[in-house]
Amino acid sequence: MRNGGEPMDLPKQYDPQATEPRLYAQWERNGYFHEEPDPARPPFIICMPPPNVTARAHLGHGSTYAPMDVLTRFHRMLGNNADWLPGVDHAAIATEAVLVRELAKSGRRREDVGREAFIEQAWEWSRTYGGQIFEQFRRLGFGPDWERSRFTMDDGLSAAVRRVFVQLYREGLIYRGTRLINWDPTAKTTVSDAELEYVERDGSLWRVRYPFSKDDFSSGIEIATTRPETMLGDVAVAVHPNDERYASLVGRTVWLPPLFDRAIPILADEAVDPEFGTGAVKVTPAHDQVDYEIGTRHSLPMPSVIGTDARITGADVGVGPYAGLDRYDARKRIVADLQAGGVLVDEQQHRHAIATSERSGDVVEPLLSLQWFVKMAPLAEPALEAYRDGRVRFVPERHGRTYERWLENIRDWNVSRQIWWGHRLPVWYMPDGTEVVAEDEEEAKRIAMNAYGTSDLTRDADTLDTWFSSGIWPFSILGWPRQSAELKCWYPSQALLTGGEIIFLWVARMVMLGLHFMGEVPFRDVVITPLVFDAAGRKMSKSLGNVVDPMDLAEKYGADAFRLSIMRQMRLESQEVRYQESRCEEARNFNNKIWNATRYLLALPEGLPEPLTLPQPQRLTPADRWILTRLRETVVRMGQLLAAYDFGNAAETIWRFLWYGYCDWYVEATKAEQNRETRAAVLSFVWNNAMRLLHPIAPFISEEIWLALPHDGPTIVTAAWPDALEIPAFEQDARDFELLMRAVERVRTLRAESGLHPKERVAIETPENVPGALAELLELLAAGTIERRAAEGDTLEEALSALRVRAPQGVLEERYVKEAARLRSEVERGEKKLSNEAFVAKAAADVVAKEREKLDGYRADLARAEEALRALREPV
RNA sequence: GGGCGAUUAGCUCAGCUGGGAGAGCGCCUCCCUUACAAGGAGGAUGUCGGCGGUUCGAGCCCGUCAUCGCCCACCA
Repeated sequence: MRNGGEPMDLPKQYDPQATEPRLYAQWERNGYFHEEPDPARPPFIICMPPPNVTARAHLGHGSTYAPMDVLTRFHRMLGNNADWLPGVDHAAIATEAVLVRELAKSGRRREDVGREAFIEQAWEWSRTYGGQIFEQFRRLGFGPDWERSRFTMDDGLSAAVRRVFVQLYREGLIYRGTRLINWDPTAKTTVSDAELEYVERDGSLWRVRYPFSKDDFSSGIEIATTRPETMLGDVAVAVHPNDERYASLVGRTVWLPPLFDRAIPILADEAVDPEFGTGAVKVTPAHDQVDYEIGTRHSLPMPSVIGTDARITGADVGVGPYAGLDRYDARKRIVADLQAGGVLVDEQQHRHAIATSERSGDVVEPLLSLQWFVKMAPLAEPALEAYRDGRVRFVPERHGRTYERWLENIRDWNVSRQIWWGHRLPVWYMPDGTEVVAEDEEEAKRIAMNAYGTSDLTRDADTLDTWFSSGIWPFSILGWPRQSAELKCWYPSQALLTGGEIIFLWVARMVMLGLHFMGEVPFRDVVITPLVFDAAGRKMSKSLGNVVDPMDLAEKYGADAFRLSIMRQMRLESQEVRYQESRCEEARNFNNKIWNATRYLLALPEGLPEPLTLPQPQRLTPADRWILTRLRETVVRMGQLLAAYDFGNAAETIWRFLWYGYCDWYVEATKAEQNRETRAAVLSFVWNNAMRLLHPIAPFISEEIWLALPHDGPTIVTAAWPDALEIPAFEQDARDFELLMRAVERVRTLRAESGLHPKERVAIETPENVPGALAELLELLAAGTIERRAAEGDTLEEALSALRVRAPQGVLEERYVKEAARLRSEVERGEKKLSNEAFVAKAAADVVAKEREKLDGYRADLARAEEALRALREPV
């Protein structure tokens, strides 16, 4: 037994700044986050979505990464083989952009320093600045298995990338070809379809007449376009085959403005929408997806007129005076020339969606290019099946349909990039251009020598899309292709948590590649976490000035407060969290509240017993029975909610239990004489359990308190999750205690309405059949003096509702009048309902019975209230 | 253009398979009661977005419109 009653050595206010870094350092030093594969225990594995090396912590990490930490901690406490595997993504385009910008400051381009030096700089930069986000994660209390941290450019992961590429190539699932791709003129590389972002912009829709005659521009076919500069590459005009307006024109030729020295055919194609514009469309196969398809169907030439520098190029076809002009300058110039030529019919304002590059924000230029592609259809089919038969499950479920629709309409994936930082394609070329694909140069040479008798090879300069390496993350980080123990025990993982915006970019690709290379889905549950907005529902952005930095919040309120605040705002079905800083303040107050409840406990004069020991059940008081019953409920509920990824309700549940249950009622009740004997044990037992329930969400304060109380083991991090079966429950006693709580509230209301000073006691006339223990609690909690009177009613509920409070007559009278009026309206409501024949006849029998019971109850209460009122008015 | 969410107290949100509208913050009153004023006790607050429908009964189901948001899309 500890010595109690000493002056409290804990400060009155909880200080997260002093506590959190200290505890985190201990946890990490003691390796509590580290785990080894153990086939004897159920695995619980989460692969951390690797943040970009360039990234800094933002509020979104609160809604996505904090839940991963919560789950990992929860499953570790459950005794599972739980591990959260962290890593960083090399973020090819983003990192390269940073470095190119750096070079530009001294007026240099990457070519000036050379590929090797540039890549060395990228490594240097990644080592220096990369992983800063992990320091921030530590400050937020996130506890992944740091010892297993990986980087997508690591040797091991790079080898896995090469293996995957080579195998897919040999299976015919990777090919090289000239296709229409998305060119990002700023980043100077291709980007995949999934990396496009469509932005609504105001633009113009020009109507232009393509004349039938080279000499007379007055008659022709009118087309509509938003991109006049691509006219230079037009090879046809298309109309819908059923469009009667143009039926007679199909097969004729028109002259191509603004050049007028080139004739192009009018043809019919289903892709044309007769409703839009003029119903006739210019066809530029080299610079538009639909046109490319039309061009392919009709075997049209596909001259490129815009180059990778976003300038007009005459490499394939004459472009007259426009050669070398920037695409937007060319547009202006061409529009002017069309007008001068008298073929510009009109210009209308037109709002439309423009494809931009997610990374650079630049308007993407569709152009023809020789690139590497992954053939997606054969990979998509198994991924669809895995979803449809439930091997992959989305939470919330509706996101699964997004995934499904994308896979159904999937297109081949352009994976080659023209940047330097990233995984270089394991592809070599012979002098004649023949490609050799191999895992390394030696193998490539061997293949070339055997097949062609030469080893004169040049390596492909391109690198792979960053998402190519991310796509194999769930098995590459476990050591694949090596058959490691980790791979055996920890693949597939149990849950993937991520934002909805990368379902295509990442989730679907992991499923496809996981199924293909491992024969099994990479994870069972895909939990899509909400986006975080400001309280007004606006996106957080620097320009709006509404960005909230989680580091500032941790500094101001503590990491626990930040975690609690964001968890409580997460709703299972919701796609957004409107973050309010006031919630963080509330959470800090909450932490302070439970901190002080701990101080109360530690200051009990009787001291605290051994950990987790409870008195014999028959000695437990009504308050003890109530709080234990509530604790058990809370344990069960927390387990269910966390297993269902319902973080909002989990946080809310433990919060309510601790504050509105334990602090507001139980702690107050322990100040009654009847609880002196058992309170130290029960308080300590409940608090120990409750801290373990709180720990996944608020790891620091729960540890600090747990350590301050009687406990087993060195840390709460590895302590066991509470077992509901070890907590005694007393349902009936708990219900009785709650009746008492309601009675206490009624008395308090009367007191308040009487204008009594809190220290002034009020007389409470209590029927004899209210048990003494409850009467004593009533006296304490309602600040009154019990005066016994004759028993009344058969049940505790009736006895308690027959309480009388002696207060100024005016107040009482007003109260009873009000109360009687309320009860009368309830009785009327019930009578009306029950006299409705339709209701009695058609409603379910139990509903009707319940209604009758309620009516009887209200009638009895009303009679009592009226009786009380009469007694009040007729002086004795 | 299509799909999906949301719309409940001033604010942020709960409301399980239809059966008497809830929480926190904010607001008002009282209280520095020996764990806590970052606290305690009490109180006020709603045509549950609009309109129709189904039902004995609708915040909940159906239809429709409106507003906001997310995702997708080859109307040039």
